Formats: sequence, C-alpha cells, structure tokens
Amino acid sequence: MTSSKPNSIAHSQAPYDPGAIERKWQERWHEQRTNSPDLDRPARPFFQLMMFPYPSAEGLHIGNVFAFTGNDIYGRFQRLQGHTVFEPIGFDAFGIHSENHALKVGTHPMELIPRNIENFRRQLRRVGLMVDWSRELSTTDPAYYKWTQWIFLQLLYKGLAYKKKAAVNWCPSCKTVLSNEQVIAGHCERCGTAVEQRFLEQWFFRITDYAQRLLDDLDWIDWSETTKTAQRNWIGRSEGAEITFEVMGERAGENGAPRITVFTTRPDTIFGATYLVLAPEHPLVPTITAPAQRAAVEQYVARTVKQDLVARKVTEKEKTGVFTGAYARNPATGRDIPIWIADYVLMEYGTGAIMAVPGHDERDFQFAEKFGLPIVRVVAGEGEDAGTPLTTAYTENEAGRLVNSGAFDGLTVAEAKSRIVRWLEERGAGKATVNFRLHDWAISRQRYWGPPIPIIYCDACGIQPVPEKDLPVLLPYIEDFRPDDSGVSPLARHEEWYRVPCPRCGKLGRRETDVSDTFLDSAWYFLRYPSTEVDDKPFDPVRTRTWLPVDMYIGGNEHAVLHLLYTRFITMVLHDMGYLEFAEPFEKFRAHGLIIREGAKMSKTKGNVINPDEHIERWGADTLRTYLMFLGPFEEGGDYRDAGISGVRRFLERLWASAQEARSDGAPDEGVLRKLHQTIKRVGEDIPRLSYNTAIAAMMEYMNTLRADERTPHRAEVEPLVVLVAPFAPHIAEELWERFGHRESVFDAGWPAYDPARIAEEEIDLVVQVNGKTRGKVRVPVDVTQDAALAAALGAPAIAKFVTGTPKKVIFVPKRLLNIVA
RNA sequence: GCGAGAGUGGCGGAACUGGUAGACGCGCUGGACUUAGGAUCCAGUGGGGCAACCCGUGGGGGUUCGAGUCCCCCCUUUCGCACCA
Repeated sequence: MTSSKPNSIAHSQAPYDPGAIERKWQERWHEQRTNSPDLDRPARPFFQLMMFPYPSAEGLHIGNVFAFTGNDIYGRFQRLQGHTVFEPIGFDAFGIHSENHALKVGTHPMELIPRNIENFRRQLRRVGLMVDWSRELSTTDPAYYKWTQWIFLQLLYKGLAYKKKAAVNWCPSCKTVLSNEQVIAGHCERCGTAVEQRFLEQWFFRITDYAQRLLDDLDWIDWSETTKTAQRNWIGRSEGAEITFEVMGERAGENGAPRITVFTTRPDTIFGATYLVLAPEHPLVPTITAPAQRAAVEQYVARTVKQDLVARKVTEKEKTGVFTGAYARNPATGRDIPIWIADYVLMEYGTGAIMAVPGHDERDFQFAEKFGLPIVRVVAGEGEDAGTPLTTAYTENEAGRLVNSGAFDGLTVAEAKSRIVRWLEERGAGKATVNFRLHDWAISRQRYWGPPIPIIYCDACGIQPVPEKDLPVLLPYIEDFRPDDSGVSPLARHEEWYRVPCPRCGKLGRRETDVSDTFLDSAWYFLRYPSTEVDDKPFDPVRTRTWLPVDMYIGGNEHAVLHLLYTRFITMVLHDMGYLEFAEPFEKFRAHGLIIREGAKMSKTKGNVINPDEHIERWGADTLRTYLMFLGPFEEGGDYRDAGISGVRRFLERLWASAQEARSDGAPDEGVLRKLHQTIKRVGEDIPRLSYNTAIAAMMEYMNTLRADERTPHRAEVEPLVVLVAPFAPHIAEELWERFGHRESVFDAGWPAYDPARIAEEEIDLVVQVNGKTRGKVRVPVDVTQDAALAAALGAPAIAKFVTGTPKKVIFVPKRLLNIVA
C-alpha cells in the first residue's frame, strides 16, 4: 500500500467493488446477528419504525427504498449515538389490493402473497437495512391475525364495536361491494356498470367517542405539522347548536307532533331559516310526507339510492329536491316553513337535517332560487341594512350585524350566536352542541382476503363473540374466492366453515362472513414486533414497557389520516383497558416526501418506474441509498435524475481511495482537522433534522478539502469520515473500518466527538457594506472590535472609495458584517 | 370552494433566529495524464459589461442600515379534503 504513487489512485491494488462488499457484509450481519438487539436487556432502547409495506407483485418501489433508507439512516445514527436500536419490518399483506391482483392474474392469494413477500424480502435485504430479520411479521399469518381478532373482541366487550346498516357501493353486474376508489365516474372500474348504493349490516368501531381526545393530543405530540393539520381537518370539530322544529298540521300523528332536530353552526341566523331540508334517508321522511306528495317523494328517494356514494357528493351538480308537503314551526319567528328533502343534505353528518338559511348560505341560496323559496336577510354588512336586497348569500360574519331578528337586531354575529342559543335553551327548543366530521370506523369488508371477524350468529342467543380460546378463526382456503351472486362474502359458501355451533348454547349457528378492514391489521402491528415469538398474548407486558411507545416513526403522508388516526384510536382503547401504559403510540412521527423522476411522476403506464434491482446492480446499494438521500430534503422528496448518481458514486470512490492511500506517519494537517471537526458537527446536527441532503453535501465538501491539490490524506483525517458516512453507506463503511484494523462493527464504534475549540477560526473575512451594499471584505481576527473593523475597512481603498465624508452610523454584527451608513 | 406546502443558475438543490444569494452535486468550458476515454485528476462556471461597475431569489407594493427570509396584494403550481350545514 505504501508503494502506491500519489497519481495512481485508479490503479491502487483494491478497486472499489460494491457488489462484492455488499454481499459480504449482508452475510456477515446475518451470521453475527449484528442487527438483532437483545430485546430483554437493552441498555438504551430505541424503537425505530418504518411503515411496513404492502408486498405488491411489482416488487419494491423506489419510493419504498427512499423511505426505508431515510428511516434506516436515522436508526443507524441513533445506534452510533449509543442506543440499542430495534428496527423491525413486516408485511401488510391482507386487503383489497392483494385480492384484486390475485383475481386479475388468476392465482390464489395464499400462493401469490408468500411469493411477493419472498421477493420483497430479497430486495429489501439488498438495500442493506439495519433490520432485525428475526422479528419479521406478516398480517396474513394466523399467529398474527389471531390477535387482530382478539383486538376486535376487546372493542366489542367495551361496547366500542357495534353493528348497523350502512350504505356501500354495489355493482349489480359483478355482484360485489366496491370501495370508493373502484368507482370511476359512477361506474364499476371493472365492468363499467352503473354503481348503486346498497344498505348492508356492517360492523363499526366507535372512534367518534374518542374524537375530542384524538384532537386534543395533537396539541402536544411531536409529529410533522402537515400530518397534524390533516388530522385536525379530518376530525373536523365544529361548534354550533341543535335546534328542534315541531312539525305542524295533520301529519302530527298520535304521539304528539314529530320533532325535527337540525344541526347548525349559525344559530344566529335562525330568523332567516325559511325552510327545512332533510336527507332523503332521514327516518322521519315517510312519517311526515303528505299524501299528495308521497309519490314524488318516494320517487326522489329511490333515485337518490340509485346513485353511488361518490357521485352523490359531487359539488358542482345542480341542486335537486322535493317538497314533502309538511311544515314545521320556526321557533324564533313562529312562522310555519316548508319541509323539503334533498340529496345535498347528508344523513351521515350532524342530524341529517338542516334549517335552510338561503340568505347566508350558498347552498341554501342556490336551492331557494331554483325552487322559489323565500330568502330573508338577517345579517347586514357594512353599508347595508335590513332592506338591502341579497343577490347572493352573504356569508361574511366578521363585520355583520343582525337585522330582521326581533330583539337580537344590532348584535354582532358572535354575540348573537351565544345569546340566541341561550334563548332557545330557555324555551326548550335547542342547545349548544359540538359536532365532528369524523365518522365511526366501518371495519366490515364483504371480501375474502382478510381476517374473519370473530363472531357467531345464533338464532337463540343472537350475536356471540368467538371465545378467545378458539382464536384464531382461520381464513379457510377457498378455491374460488371470487364474489358471487349471493352478495355476501365468499366465506359464506364454505359450508363446513360457515356452519358452526353456538359457543353459548351449542346449537348450530353461523359465522360472520365479513372480514375486517386492512387498517385494523396495521393499527397495532408496532405492538407486536417486540413480542413476535410470544403466542399466549398479543404483546408481552415487560417487552412493551421496555420498547414502547415507538421512538421514531417514519412514513408517507398518504397515511396521515386513516392509518395514523386508527392507530392512535386503538392505542387509546388498549390504554383505557389497562393493556398499555401510554395512550399515544408514536413519540415522534415524520412524514417523508415523494420521489419523482426527471420532473415527472413515476407510473407503470408512463414506463418510467425505477427498478431498484437494476440500479443496485449498476451502482451498488450504498451509492443508490446515498443518492436518494442527496436528491433533496427527506421530508420533501426529490427528483431522481439518472445523470446525477455518478457524483455520489464518485464521492464513495474517493472515500475508498482516500482510505487506501491514507498515511499513518507524520501528523495530520491542522487546517484539514479543523474542517473535519466542523463536518462532524454539521453532519451530527443535520441527521436528527432529517436534513440528509445537506449532511451529504458537508461530507463531500470535506472530501474536497481532504484531497485538495492531490494531497495524500492522513489516516486520522479519513477514519472519522468513515463513521460519518456509515449511516448512509453502511457496507463501504464496514469494509473500510475493517481494513483500518478494527474488529467490531463500525456501528458499535460510536459517533466521533468534535472539539468546539478546534472548530473556531482565528481570522475571518468580515463583509463590509456601504449603505447596505456589499463592497468588499476584510481579513480580521474573529473577536475584532467595531472600531478596529471600521479602521480595517476604511484602510481598504476598494471599500473606502464608497465612503464619502464621515459615517452617520455604523452597524456591526460580530463575525458577520460591518455596514457603514454614510 | 376550503386546508397545507412550494416558486432561487441550464438542472437537482443550499442559505440557523433578517446579515457575502447560489453550499454540494449534475451538466458545461478549459487544462493535465493518456494509444484511447463516455475513466481519473485540477481549475473555472448566475446574467450583462473590456473594465470600474450594474442587474439578479414568480410579479407588484411596503418595513429595515440591510429582505430569498418579515408584512400587504396578485400570479403559477403540488398535495390533501370536498354540498360537513
């Protein structure tokens, strides 16, 4: 090695061969269990979690590689900081995606999924992640979904799981339930038939009971702000009032007049409520409808039901509706107002009924105009009064004052809200309420590929939970898992499975044939990782106390709402039941960005997807990892440009060469060492901020210093850099570390310390401005005084020539600049 | 429509609390070494001008000694949510 001449880097005896090195270290990590921490006796446990992937048939997506690498870097860095890091992985392999793909290629998911997983595992290993492969899990494993079913039962016992009828998208041709994504412009994605709504009995979780807590915790948990905002919007808390309207006239019926309760956020506008609108599905519709209107109403309801759930909610379409023939009394004005039904009112929000205030709500305004209903102004803005005509709904509520509202005239909107609610409360006609946009979580899927919901129906005993000792309820192998005419899950066709004795009375009962939502599988998987070998409980209490909550969770923002909200909910429930000591699952969550390619989104149809295998083959995993992280800020993503990767590869080549050539004799260069310490500081600060791109830039900058003017670096200048690079390019780091003579893994070496004293420069270039314009810089000691700096600046002709007369003012920012204002 | 984010060289992107705009990399230009190079190494590289200098962070105003960064208005764009009463 000593014989190599300075100029013969390319010919040094051991060229950088990523393929060989990466194979070697992946095997070594496996044999020596380098990445399998002792879960029972960790010194400083750190649970580093990435969102587990859905093992698609296409194989690992470059976006997965990006996300997992970013996650891995954080974990490896924590390990270098002295933590015992647990970085598990698993597969989210149940669900409609897998099932649809299986249907498409005509292979049974029970054959297909293990194949996909095998391929994913192979690809993931090649990326060189610090994953503890001994703790891999799959949601499709009965040993796993046994506990998914157990969680369902816990919610059932607590009264948090219940059954009700709910609308689903139904394809009359395929005879199956469709998810919203499978409905394209009102038609079935597969056969093109118009989709309808159907009402099926389904299982729900009462997540709305937790709405306020789920919202409140967002104030303190350390999560990406974008994610927290998305959750706040999704939970959609709104304060308002419920107001009761009495139905008038002969439709009143025997038990007194029916009452309609509406939810509104604008109780202040009640004097302007000129009609009511009920959702077509509202239960009171048949009761109140007048005989003369019955035919029209029934026809309208039938038409609404024909629509699929997506089309129903299209905003732009023309308002439609039908008069019921009934009237209700406005409790504020005492006037009788007509009751209509219209599909713009949704049964699932609020009470399924609204008081329409066309003067101050755009939708109501459109509706009133179309059907000739009265429009009354009850709020006047600046320069308006009670008589100013409304050409459009006036929805401004900052400047408005009440008009045409009896005793409340002249109040501001905010004042009127509380005063009117109080007034209605006193008269028993309303009350202040908080309403949430969040709905209960529908967990039933009328499908095959999921964990069966552990319920048995008995004609004598009703709904019976499967006893815990009988879990798991195994998903049976069904040759033809296609949905059929029956309209229920294919599981209903498997007689021996379907017919089962009632656990209570022993008579023949029937199993629930729905399977549960994939989001339930993924709502608790992080709890399972530390306890994968435990088979008598879902998670071991001691392990759980040691490792949880998760220290750092990284994943995509596409899961900002559903997955992350459901996971928080399940964690809170298990906490309330005493199974967990914490109520929030993830100490810290960060959302990663998206990778695009050459400025465009990657997609199969465009044929511009990146195959990780090919790129690893060509460049090596270390180069690919580092390049992906170099593209841009991890939390924002980046643009994968094929041409750029050579720069990163060159950087690793130069690192390799530097380590090969490094001399041990003599002393390292003081200037280079200062740069080294600055680099250690920068990289150590950038990684925790997920600013991986700038950390890499800092190392590259140091490399330029290290090799400037074709100098031969000293070992003491190179060796710490190997550790800095290790989280990004773990294989080359291990190899060079070993070649430097170390026996232990570089990840057990510890992060190098920097010496603050060494970082400080003695002299700096102080920027000098004259009247705010940069005119030059002067070389001065770091701790220069203002006067000395000014003298130095005025001593420089290039600067002094801009200073005319005596300076009026001098601004001096130590270590930064001097501004002379003339 | 509502909510969140982003507009900086030829390109991807730097710039901590307002303080040298363009770090780092790609590309490009020149040079060195070479039989050769699409390898490697070194140097240069925002625009204009011979130069002194001038102009530059989507557009327009403003605050400040000083603005990519703060404030107001507008444009473009990405991503969520979407008749939520």
